Amino acid sequence: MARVQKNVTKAVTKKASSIPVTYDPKKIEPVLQKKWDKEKPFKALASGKTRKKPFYILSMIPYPSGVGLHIGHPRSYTATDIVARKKRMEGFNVLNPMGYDAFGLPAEQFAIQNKVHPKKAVAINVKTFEGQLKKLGFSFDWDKKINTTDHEYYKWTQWIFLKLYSSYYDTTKKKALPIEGLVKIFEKRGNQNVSAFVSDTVLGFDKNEWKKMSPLQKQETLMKYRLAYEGVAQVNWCEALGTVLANDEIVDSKDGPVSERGGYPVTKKNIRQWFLRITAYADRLLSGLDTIAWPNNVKEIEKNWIGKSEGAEIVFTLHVPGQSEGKHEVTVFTTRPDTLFGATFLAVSAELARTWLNVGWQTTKDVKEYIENVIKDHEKNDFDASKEKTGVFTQIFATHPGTKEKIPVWIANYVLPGYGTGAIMGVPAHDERDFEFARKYNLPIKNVINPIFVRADVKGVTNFTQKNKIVAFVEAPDGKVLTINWGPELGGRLLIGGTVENGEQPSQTALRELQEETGYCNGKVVSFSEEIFDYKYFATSKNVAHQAFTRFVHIKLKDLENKGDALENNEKGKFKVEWISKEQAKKEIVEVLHVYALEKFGYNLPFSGEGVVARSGTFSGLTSAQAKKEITKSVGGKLVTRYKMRDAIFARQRYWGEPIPLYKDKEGLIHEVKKLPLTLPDVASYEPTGTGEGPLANIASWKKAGYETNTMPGWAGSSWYHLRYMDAQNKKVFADPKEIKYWNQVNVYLGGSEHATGHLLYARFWHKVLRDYGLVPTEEPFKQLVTHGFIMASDGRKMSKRWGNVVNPDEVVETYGADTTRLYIAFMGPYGESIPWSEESIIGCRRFIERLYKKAQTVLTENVLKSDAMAEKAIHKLINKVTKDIESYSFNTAVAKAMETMNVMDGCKVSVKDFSLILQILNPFIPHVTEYLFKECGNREGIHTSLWPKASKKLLVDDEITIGVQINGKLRGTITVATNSGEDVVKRAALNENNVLKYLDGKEVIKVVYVPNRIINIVIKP
RNA sequence: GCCUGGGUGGUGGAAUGGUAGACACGAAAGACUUAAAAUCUUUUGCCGUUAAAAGCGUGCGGGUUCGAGUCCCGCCCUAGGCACCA
Repeated sequence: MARVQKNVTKAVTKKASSIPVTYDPKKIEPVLQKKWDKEKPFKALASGKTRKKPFYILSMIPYPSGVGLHIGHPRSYTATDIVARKKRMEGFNVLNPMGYDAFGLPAEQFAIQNKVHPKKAVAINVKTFEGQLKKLGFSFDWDKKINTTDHEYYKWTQWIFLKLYSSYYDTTKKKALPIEGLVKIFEKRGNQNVSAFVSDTVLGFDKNEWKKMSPLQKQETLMKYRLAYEGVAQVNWCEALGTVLANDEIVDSKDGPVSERGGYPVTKKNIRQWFLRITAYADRLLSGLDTIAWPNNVKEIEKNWIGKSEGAEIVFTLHVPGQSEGKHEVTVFTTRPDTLFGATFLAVSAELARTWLNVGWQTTKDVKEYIENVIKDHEKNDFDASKEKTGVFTQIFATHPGTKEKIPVWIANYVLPGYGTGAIMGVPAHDERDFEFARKYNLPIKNVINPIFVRADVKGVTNFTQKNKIVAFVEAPDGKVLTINWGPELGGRLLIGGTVENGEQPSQTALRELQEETGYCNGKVVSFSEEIFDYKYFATSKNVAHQAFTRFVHIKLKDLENKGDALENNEKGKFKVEWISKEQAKKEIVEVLHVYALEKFGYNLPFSGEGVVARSGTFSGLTSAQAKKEITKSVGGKLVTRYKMRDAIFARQRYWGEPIPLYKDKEGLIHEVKKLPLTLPDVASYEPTGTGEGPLANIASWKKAGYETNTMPGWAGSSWYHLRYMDAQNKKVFADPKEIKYWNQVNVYLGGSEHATGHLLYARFWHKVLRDYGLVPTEEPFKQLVTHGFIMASDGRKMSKRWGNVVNPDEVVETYGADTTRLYIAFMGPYGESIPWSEESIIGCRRFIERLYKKAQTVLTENVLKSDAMAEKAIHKLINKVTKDIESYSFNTAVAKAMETMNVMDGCKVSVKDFSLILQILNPFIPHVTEYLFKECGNREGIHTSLWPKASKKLLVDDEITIGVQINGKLRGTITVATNSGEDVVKRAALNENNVLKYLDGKEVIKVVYVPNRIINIVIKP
């Protein structure tokens, strides 16, 4: 640290200019920061006050924690600031806001630990945070500052919540509509065929039944439709924290799930909850991804999270012992209705089985115990996929809707309660899990899908030579597999294969080929495939396309004797007969047909791909795609789309959050709070009650008024803040429609990809609801998303108080200055990658600024009218490079180019005017020193309102260029030629290059490849 | 197991299929200095060599190409996400 302070230049002999001899950021930076604070040059103009185009750039809102900023925070703020400053200079009206999201657990915990009111704690933390941010000279529009815990802000969070509460989702119009409309429909015709989204089943009712309902019953019914609704659900309960946690607040540990914060154990518990019906928007959330410029991995994460799968629901009638057949039924969900005829059993979740106990199913104590045990596991969040599959037979049989055969119904631990219908059809031949289960309990395995083998090399071929073929899987007594190694050119390693000759049975062919090719004659056919597989491929050796009708044969050799003199002569030398282990065979055999034989006979693996349907009555011969539709239709099933995503729990049993603006009257009827905000009252204790109710339940007046005692979860306030920034001071609406229309959408959003399934998804959801009401003009809130990597500690670990390796930006600024800190953050590596902080490397950035400063002194003293040509070119190349690199968030290469330019300029004369261009170009990275020097250079205009320089195209081109000369692709020399020289000129020069001449001596030049301004490659005979 | 990224000097990292290692840190040598720091100059992938030349080199093995860090096939390692989702 002390190193830089000593690092002071004494040795400037003459007084160069009016600027101090030594670069001292402490003399420059605070002065400008104060000036910016006062003059507000970075204020975004309201829509009516400018004709400039809007540009809205946003960093994810920070959570002001008690420990303040660490060096990782400024990474994305530096990036936003670089872009914002450039865009401003390019003539855009830039919105670059900052605010604080301060509700939630950490602030509450901090308050409890430090015995201060969370409000005070937040105020203190915000102050610390803001001081730190301002020291780095970010060009935020501080007038737009928001704080999600401010009641002027959360008033609108509550307002949006009520919007959700008073809406349902119309599945035909595909949008949210007021719930009153639905009530009118119910009054007119009940809920039959109503196109309103529900998350679970609702009993049908007609208009009379609706009228007869009590107000409470009506309320309950409407709850099934509202976008914000109250329900009872199994949630993640953390006893130690006395609260419910969202899935993304839970992490896995070796002892099962624990809370992300504190690492306390998490179990399941049924509790009354508020939910948001985000599942209604699953499809729009999914399809919207195609319209936005987000990183692929984030889109992928959201796609997986939403988890769309298309399949069918098929009803099986049940025969429960002691009850009439067909009295009960069960619906299964499958994505593979084409495999229906391969279903040899049904399996249901323990949770579903338990409900059957209430409707007349009699079973043994053991089975009941089994059910309870599995459910207990599930409650512990134990869904481990590697766990052994278990199950019990229920004594119930189901009628297969296709074959009308009776198949057994099992309870199995691998059937999950929360997905699909909680019941599946077991198709062991085509599903690995069902297969494992069937083998364990000796359930039949029926193969109904045959793969289609078409090799890519016959794409488009229509004429095929047709043949009957076999592929034989031959096992030795010791389990080794017989293979023929044809060598790399003739197809590599294969099993035994051959052509069926006239009048031959396939098994005869197999035995004959075995003997012909290897001489073994003690083989015994164990089994063979009934179906004939159609295999199209291109036989390279014979240069024809084959269509092979193939059957698979499984042969076991009794012994390895009787190796006759046969026949290896036949194609002697072309191949080697080799016995290898199954494992090796699996590795080395690549031919699809042979791989299938190996998997089927050697490994007994189920085939889970699609193909041609077999043994399925009239559907045999259809492709999977066709059969899915046909089979579903024929058994009265319906095609459905399912999503993995669940409705979002929207309540915390906590104090420090937005109150939910609803109350219940004495009858239990829920009413909206008309006058918002419903402010958070003070409490004596923030400790959770531990019963599941929040601390607000301890306030008598709150309870008495019937207010909801849960508060909103941490992500509520951050789900719409991007809109509030557009018009942060507005007291009448959440933002003036004029402003929303003008700013339209966040152009670029910077933040971490870890928010993909949390904040980003919720914000998109809220935005879509507001869109349905015409309150925002766009379907998506964030047009482009740019994710950052983390700054790791220098030990390679994550920065954390725990490891004591946190770097505080204040200290870095103190030692090196804000400009150096920013420059190094930009320079250290690609923005998207995680990179360790290096206290060693930052000095290079400080040196660069010092050289720039010194150059300024020289430039001002010499005051030349025209720069050297070399310098001029370098400057325009810099303009070009930096302009492009900022657009693509490649800040590190932009800085590298600036350093390179500096190296060129050291030996050049530079005019004040050209030097000013450099200052403008570097202003986004190092705003303080460039603004200071820009003024010293005599520029009247302030640097941020100056126009972003344009590179002169003429100056980007060099007169001469060095190109490489290759001989047979290897570099043997370089030549310097005029830019854009013709091939003749370059060729002549290349052939005369000293070192090249040595290689050409007496050799014939076959051809010359010339890529203008790049390379010339001379191909000679070796 | 599945889906995304990523493997390049001592380190962080550059490289539209066209001279691999830009830029920076570090290291070494020299200049200045009584000395040190700072600054400036030079060198710095490995192996050679007085200096060259040649050879080797972008995780591993193949392939396509006049030419591959970059494209294709198959592995290995690593970071992140998902995972009994029928």
